[in-house]
Amino acid sequence: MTIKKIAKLANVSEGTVDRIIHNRGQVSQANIDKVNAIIKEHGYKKNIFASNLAFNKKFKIAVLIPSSKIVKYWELPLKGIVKAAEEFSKFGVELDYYYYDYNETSFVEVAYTIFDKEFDGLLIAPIFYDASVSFLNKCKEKNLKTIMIDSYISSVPDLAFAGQNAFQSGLIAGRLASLNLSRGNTILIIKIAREIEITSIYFDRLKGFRSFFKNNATFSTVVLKELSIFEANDSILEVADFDSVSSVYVPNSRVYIIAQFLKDHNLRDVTLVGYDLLDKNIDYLQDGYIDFLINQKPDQQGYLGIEYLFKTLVLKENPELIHDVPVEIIVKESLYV
Amino acid sequence: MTIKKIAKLANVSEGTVDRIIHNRGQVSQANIDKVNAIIKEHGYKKNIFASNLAFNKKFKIAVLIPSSKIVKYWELPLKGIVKAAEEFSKFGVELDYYYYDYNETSFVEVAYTIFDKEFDGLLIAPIFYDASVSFLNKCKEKNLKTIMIDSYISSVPDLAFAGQNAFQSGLIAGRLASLNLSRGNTILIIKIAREIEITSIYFDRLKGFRSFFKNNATFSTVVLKELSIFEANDSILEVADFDSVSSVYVPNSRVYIIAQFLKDHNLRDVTLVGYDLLDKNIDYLQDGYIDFLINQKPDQQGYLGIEYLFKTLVLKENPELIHDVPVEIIVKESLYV
DNA sequence: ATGAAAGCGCTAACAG
DNA sequence: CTGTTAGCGCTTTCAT
Repeated sequence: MTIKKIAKLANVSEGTVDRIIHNRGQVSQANIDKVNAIIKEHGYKKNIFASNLAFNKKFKIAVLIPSSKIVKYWELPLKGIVKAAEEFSKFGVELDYYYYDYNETSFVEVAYTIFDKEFDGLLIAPIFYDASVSFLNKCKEKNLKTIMIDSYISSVPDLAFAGQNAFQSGLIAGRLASLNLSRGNTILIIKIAREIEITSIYFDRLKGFRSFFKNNATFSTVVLKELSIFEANDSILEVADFDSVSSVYVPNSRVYIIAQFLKDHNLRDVTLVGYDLLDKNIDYLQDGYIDFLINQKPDQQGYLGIEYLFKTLVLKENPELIHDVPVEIIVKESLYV
Repeated sequence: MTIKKIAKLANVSEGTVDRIIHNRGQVSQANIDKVNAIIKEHGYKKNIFASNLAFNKKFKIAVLIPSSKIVKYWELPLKGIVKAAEEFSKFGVELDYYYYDYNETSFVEVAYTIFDKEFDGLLIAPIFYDASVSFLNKCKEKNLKTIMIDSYISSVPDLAFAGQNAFQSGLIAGRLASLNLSRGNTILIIKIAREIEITSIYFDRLKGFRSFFKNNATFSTVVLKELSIFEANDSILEVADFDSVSSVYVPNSRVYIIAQFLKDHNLRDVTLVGYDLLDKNIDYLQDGYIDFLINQKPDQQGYLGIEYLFKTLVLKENPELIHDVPVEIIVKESLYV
């Protein structure tokens, strides 16, 4: 079924059919009914090759993420974004990259320069809650198709998201941390703060972790001890006697700091659970000082984000809004190639 | 850069440029050189919208996999295949499904009916080695673009594959089985045979599993005991004293049979590692009788297979031949939604 | 060996 | 309100 055939069947022109299909108005109700009836009967699926050829337009997407110069992690989402960019470039998709430093001022500054250029889509990592909410609302007004990655902001309705369920990752981390309890009944949670962490990710991870132990009668004797530090130091030893510590959970990617600490103190038997496949973390995983890494699949998040925008802009589809990336458990053997 | 522009620059017709770009011959060397020089200087990327619109052709793909009526596992790859089919249907991709029973005769019978119809691509699960090799060679002669999923056959050159590295999954299973050694130093490998298993998958998994323990000095005292059965029975108890058994490894999806056995014998503390997210396995994972399931991501295998054929046939790309699906470790909490 | 031209199905602009 | 038409860039056929 093509527009031409429908036009012939309905005894109207192609233009009229086009107006009806795209709700451009300026058509009589009689014709609308006639054409819709025909479409209902024979079906119609727009030919995207013809459509895009005639449309003859580039689709411009802005990418707004933290600079990887400051936080190396952001190399990883970028990898997936670049891969998607290559893949979809043949469909007329073009990306412009905007990097902000790891602070709110820089975020705001960089974010609003995006409005100078005409973009069709936006992929954003909304690390800073308040600034992101007001910016995202402006994007919505401007009708910019948007997807968030990494951090999920639920207060702006109908926004797409690609990322990991932080609460679930905490639950799973709880399970992994529980596997060594024969060594002792204390589990240490060490939060290594960089500066103010605004996103709710860490909060949700901890909530999930605590929830695991709260909801498992088997682990009622487990003692969870929490600690916030800026870098590894002997305050860790003050909080807990490592003779009874079975596992340590670090709810972010700076777990390598604790790995080094365990190495320095010759604490090989302690199970260490953390996040993200940074080079340093991988090294300690190989060494055996880190036992489990939870992978957020940041590259996949980036890829899914661009793919979502591609489907929305180019294919004119209405893809699902939430793209959950699985909580991938990585052990040393997962690195085997 | 378009063909028209190149033609103008080279002072030849569009037809000539087209012949050169597609190596259709019938052009003078002089023109070939002239056009290639221009392309080299200005670059040229074919517009796939225009190309496919003009080409105006459906791409037919045959899907040849085991019937899920006999082995339920095959519902899972099918899910990914169907999803891909929906997604790529708007690009003119059409699938026909061919199911064979879980035996070589049926495979051969069904396989060769594919040659009656004209297909552009084939997605195949080559469970039966010998029959598959000769069939795949015939496909190659017919220049049918082909991808295997599930089982990898390396003896037919240049064939694409989407699936999991079985050796690595064995390695990882070894790691998981090693986590409970405080309970005892015996690990049981239980192979539950259906009938003759022709593929090398199980063999490679076991090789990986053994390799894990062989190459880790830490585990030199571990005793691996192997057992082949058709269904759960007390021969299992004869082989190993469960007081010293820490873990059981079942290198396929029939691990639910052992889970039931452990449940019947009240052996909750034994770590059980197996494969695939079958409903029954998921139930025992929830129950705690299965501790780890390795997910082959069969749906992703199916999806990747069709995506590969799409890229090859429709986009005329040359995608990578090997699509490794990650070895996903599933614990109870991975099921949280 | 080469050129010319008719589509592929849709979009958008223009004429009425 | 409705119809007509010129492309979009490429493929393919026909004529030379």
